[in-house]
Amino acid sequence: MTAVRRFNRTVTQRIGALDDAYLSRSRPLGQARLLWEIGVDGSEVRSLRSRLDLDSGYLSRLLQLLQNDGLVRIEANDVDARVRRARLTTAGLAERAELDRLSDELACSILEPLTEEQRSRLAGAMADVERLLIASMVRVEVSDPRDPDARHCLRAYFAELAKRFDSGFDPTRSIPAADDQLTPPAGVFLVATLHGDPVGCGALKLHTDSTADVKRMWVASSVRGLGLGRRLLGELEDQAHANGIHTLRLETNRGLTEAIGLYRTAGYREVEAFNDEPYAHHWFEKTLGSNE
Amino acid sequence: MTAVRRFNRTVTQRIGALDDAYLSRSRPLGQARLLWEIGVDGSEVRSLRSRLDLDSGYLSRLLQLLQNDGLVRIEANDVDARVRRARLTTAGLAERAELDRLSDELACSILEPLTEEQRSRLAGAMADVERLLIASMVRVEVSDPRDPDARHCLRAYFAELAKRFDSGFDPTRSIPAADDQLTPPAGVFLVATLHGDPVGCGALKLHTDSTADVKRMWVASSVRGLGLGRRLLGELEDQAHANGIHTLRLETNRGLTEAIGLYRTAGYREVEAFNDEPYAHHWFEKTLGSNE
DNA sequence: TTCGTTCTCTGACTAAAGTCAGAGAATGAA
DNA sequence: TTCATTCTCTGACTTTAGTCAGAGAACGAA
Repeated sequence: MTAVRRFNRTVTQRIGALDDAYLSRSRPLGQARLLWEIGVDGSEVRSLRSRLDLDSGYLSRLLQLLQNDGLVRIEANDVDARVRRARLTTAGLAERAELDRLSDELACSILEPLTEEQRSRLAGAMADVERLLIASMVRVEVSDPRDPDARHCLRAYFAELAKRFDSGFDPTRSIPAADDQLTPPAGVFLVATLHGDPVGCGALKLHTDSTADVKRMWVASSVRGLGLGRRLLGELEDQAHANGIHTLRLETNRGLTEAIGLYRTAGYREVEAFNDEPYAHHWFEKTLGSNE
Repeated sequence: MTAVRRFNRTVTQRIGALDDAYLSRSRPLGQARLLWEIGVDGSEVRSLRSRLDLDSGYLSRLLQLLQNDGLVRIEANDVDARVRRARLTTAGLAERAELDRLSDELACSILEPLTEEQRSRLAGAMADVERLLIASMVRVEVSDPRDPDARHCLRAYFAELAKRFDSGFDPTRSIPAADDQLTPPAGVFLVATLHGDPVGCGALKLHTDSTADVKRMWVASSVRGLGLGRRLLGELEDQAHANGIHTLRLETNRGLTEAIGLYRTAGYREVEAFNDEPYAHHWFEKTLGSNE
């Protein structure tokens, strides 16, 4: 905790201040950030609004300023004429490249006084901090399996299974878990999001005998290695416990090696097949402690 | 380099934004920062001005705002009536404690989604990043040994010797290195500063036979372990090389174990005593390569 | 076709941050 | 004692950031 606070102070001083100083040399910070965020391929205005969390009127005016300086072009969307897309002009791209250059210069000014060994240590520690901060930015929330984010996860989950099972995957042959069965009070569906984008899910199918099945565990490849699977599983266990469940069960395919490892280290023990899921090779069970 | 840039983006997003949001809940960021910076023991106004890099008029007004809210008291300095000192009132201290609390809350909100193991990894990586960023904030510059910062270093250096030598230290018995001998063209004096405060020094006494003595190597205890000694030594070698020096010599006391280790790993080899410095137990020499 | 919704833009603001010139008192060196 | 310098403060600004209400076009579902 103290480490976090000390870190915050040092880093905002060193990076924050300098970053701002560098980036805002030629134009106000808000405009510079916007210019950067539009990116090489352009962005839809509404996406800029949500990413930078700006008031729509304010954003509109900022874009006008950039337009007046000849850095940005606003074009209408072909499909939906309400949606606008901001694109950088040649001059805008040049200015963005300049921002990149300044940002590089800042990075250099930080690395320059350090020895080779210190630089590589710093790079490693920065990567660690970054990964863990990203992990802590992931939000896990109960959701309806019919919500768009949940749907996205389920599609990705099935696509993943089809790719990783030796035999491919046909949902109709598998034991079903319909939306209703994953919606309270019959079940629970969790969705993990990062910056508002869905990056993982997990579900419970509750039974009347104080047992429940863990289903639909999926983590997007972009956030693997951040411990999100373990976190989802833990939150499912909390949900199960809150619903009076004593025993969790799940089955899995031999192709999903990380998942199998996760279940084992999370206290699940392998048991005899308790159902006839055709795609399963391993069946696991965990008794929830009363202290959880 | 890429690691640094990616890190900057993630961290300013996560920490910077949240930090600001938390701190500025009750009052504008500028005031909150000032309140925090004044500190428990108060600060002189001019030091606040330089630390926060504020316009004097602006700072004056900010202080007035805090004064009107009864959080700050401005008192004159006894010695110099031009200088003012800002002190927190009881209410001010309470508000500062509240800022601390919010800062803690922020730290918690970052740690909360992580497992115990991830938390300790994050703490370790943050400490590393912080140490290395601090190391990179240290500035090393050629200075006159008569400058106040240099004088401060020299006093600290002699005090350190007196404490660490078995026999104590009496400068008059030691081989002298007068200010003139450490000032161009006769010599070089380097001072290292962090946030404007002197934290280390090192000097060269140049001879006419292409040799030079390394003298006055000192690093403040607050910044030990950041590689500053090595950096100072390296910069002295660069200075020596630029002055046409081929061989560097130095002597040191057996009590200064880290220094001895530094010299050895920096390529200095122990040689026979080349002078009769009464406090020395080890004599070292290094031939500067032409590629440096 | 209607009607609620989405998306962007305009007008009319406010608050915060920051700049610049200069005044006035205190100080220290000549 | 004079005079340049240091330190703080005041007045008069500008710029940046951000908010809020509402208008108007486009869209999608009924």
